[in-house]
Amino acid sequence: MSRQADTPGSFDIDADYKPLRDRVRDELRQRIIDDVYPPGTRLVETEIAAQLGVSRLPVRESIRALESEGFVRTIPRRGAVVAELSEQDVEELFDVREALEVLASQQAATRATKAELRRVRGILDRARKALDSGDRVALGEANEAFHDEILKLSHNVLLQTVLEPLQGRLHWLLRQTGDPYDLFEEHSAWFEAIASGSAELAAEHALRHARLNREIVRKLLAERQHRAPSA
Amino acid sequence: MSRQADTPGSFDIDADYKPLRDRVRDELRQRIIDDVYPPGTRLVETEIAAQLGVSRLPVRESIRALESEGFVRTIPRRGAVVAELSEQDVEELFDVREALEVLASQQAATRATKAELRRVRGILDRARKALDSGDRVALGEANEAFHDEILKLSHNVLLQTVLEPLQGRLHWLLRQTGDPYDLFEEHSAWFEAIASGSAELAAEHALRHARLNREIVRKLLAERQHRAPSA
DNA sequence: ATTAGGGATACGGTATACAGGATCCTAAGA
DNA sequence: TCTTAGGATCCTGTATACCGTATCCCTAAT
Repeated sequence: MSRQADTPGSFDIDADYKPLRDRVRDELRQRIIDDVYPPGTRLVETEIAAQLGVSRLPVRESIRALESEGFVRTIPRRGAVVAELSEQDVEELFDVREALEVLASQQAATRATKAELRRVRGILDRARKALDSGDRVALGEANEAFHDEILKLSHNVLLQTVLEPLQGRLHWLLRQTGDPYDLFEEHSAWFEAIASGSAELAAEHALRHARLNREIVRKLLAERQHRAPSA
Repeated sequence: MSRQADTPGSFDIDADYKPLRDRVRDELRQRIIDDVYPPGTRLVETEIAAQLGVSRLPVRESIRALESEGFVRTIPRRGAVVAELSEQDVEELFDVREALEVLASQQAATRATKAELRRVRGILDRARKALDSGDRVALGEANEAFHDEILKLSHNVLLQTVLEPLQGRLHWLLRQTGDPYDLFEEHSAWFEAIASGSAELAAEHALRHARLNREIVRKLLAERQHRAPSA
C-alpha cells in the first residue's frame, strides 16, 4: 500500500519514491556501520559508482550527506575517508546526545500516545526475548530501535533530524567497541518513567542512562586502546 | 606507512581554498537570510547556475547542503523552495536551541580562556556602542556574533557544528520578525555568569536568556500573524 | 466554469571531458 | 643507502550535453 492518509484532492504521488542519492547514502552508511568500510577507508567516487552501477553524481551527493552526518571527513581535492572517532569526538558525541536525549525524554513523557507506548513496549519485549535466547545481534537491534522510538515519542521533528545521525554514530561506535551489553533493566525503568507522564522523572532517567552508557563506552575504549597500543 | 601529520617540510597547501560548492552555498544562505529569497521562493538550479556563472553541479550540491541545514525544503522531482517556518518549527528550534545552548554555556564556563573572554567582552562593547548610537544593524550583528562566540568558548566542535545552523535559522527568523531589540543587559549578565567559571550559574543564565528570547519571538510572530491574517 | 489535453519546464540521473592538485613511483644524485 | 627531483597517474572539481519523466501551466472544448 503506497499512499497514506492523504488530503482530499491529492492524487497518487508515488509516495515511496526515493531519489537514488538517498538510497546510495543509506547503502554507504550501512556499510560504514557494518564495518565494511572501516575508519580510515578512502571512499573513491568512481569506484563506488562503478560498484553500485550508478554514475558519480549520486555518489558525490551521498558522500556530502554522510559528511554532514559525521560519518566521513572530506579534505578538499583529496576526497573522503571514513571518519575515525577520536576520544574527544566520542566525548562530544555523548555531551550532545545527553542534552538532547534528556529533552526528547521530557517531551516524550508529555506527548506520547497510548498506542505509541504500546509499540515501544513491544520493542522492549523483543529485547527481552533476544536477551533470553542470547541473540546478541537481535539484542543490539532492539536496543537501537528502542532509542529511535523514544525519539519519535518526542513528536519533535527537528530533534529527530538532529539526534538521529548522532545516534547512528553512537551505534556505530558501540559495534566497533564490543557487543551489546545488557541494557534491558535500564531501558525498562527509563521507559516506565516516560510512560508515567512525568517529564521530570523521564529527564532524570534519560540522564542517568546516558551517563551510564558513556561510562561503559569509555571503559570499552580504554580496553581497546590497551589491546591495540598507539596505531 | 603513509605520511600524516608530516611536519617539517609541510608546504603550504593552499589553505584558504574553498570549493565552489561552498562558496555558492554561502552565497545562497546569505541571500535567504537577507530575504533576497523570501520563504516560498523556488530555487531553480539552472537559473541560479546561470546567474552565478557556474554549472548546475555546485548549485545542486549547495541546495542539498542548505536542505540539511534546514533553510530549504526539497520535494522530490519538484525542486527546492526556501523554507517557511511554521509555528511548530519555531518552537522546535527553540526547544533544541535551549538544550544545546545550556550545554554550550556550561562548557564555556569551565573551558574558556582569559583571551577568549576578552574577545567576547569586546563584542559586548561593540553592542553597547551600537546601542548607544542607535545602529540597529550593527546591534543585530553584534548580538549574533555574541552567540557565536559563546558557542566557540565551549570548545566543543560537535556542538558548534550542530548548533550553528540552528542559530543561523534563528537569526534569519529574527530578521524576518522585526528588528534587534535590546539584549545588551541580558547578554552582559549571561557573559558574567560564564566568566565567573560556574557551570551552574552559566547554565541558569543560558536557560533564562533562551526562554526570554523565545517569548519575544512568540510575541513578534503573533503580531505578524495579526497584521497578515491567514495567507 | 470546469475539465481534459498538451506542451513547456525543470528535476533526477547518465555520460563524457578535462584541468590541476595530490600521490606514487622511479631513477638520478649525494 | 638514503634522499630527492621529476614525471606518470589517480582522482576530485567542475563543465557540458543530453534524456526520461514528473509537474505545472495554459488553452481549448464541453
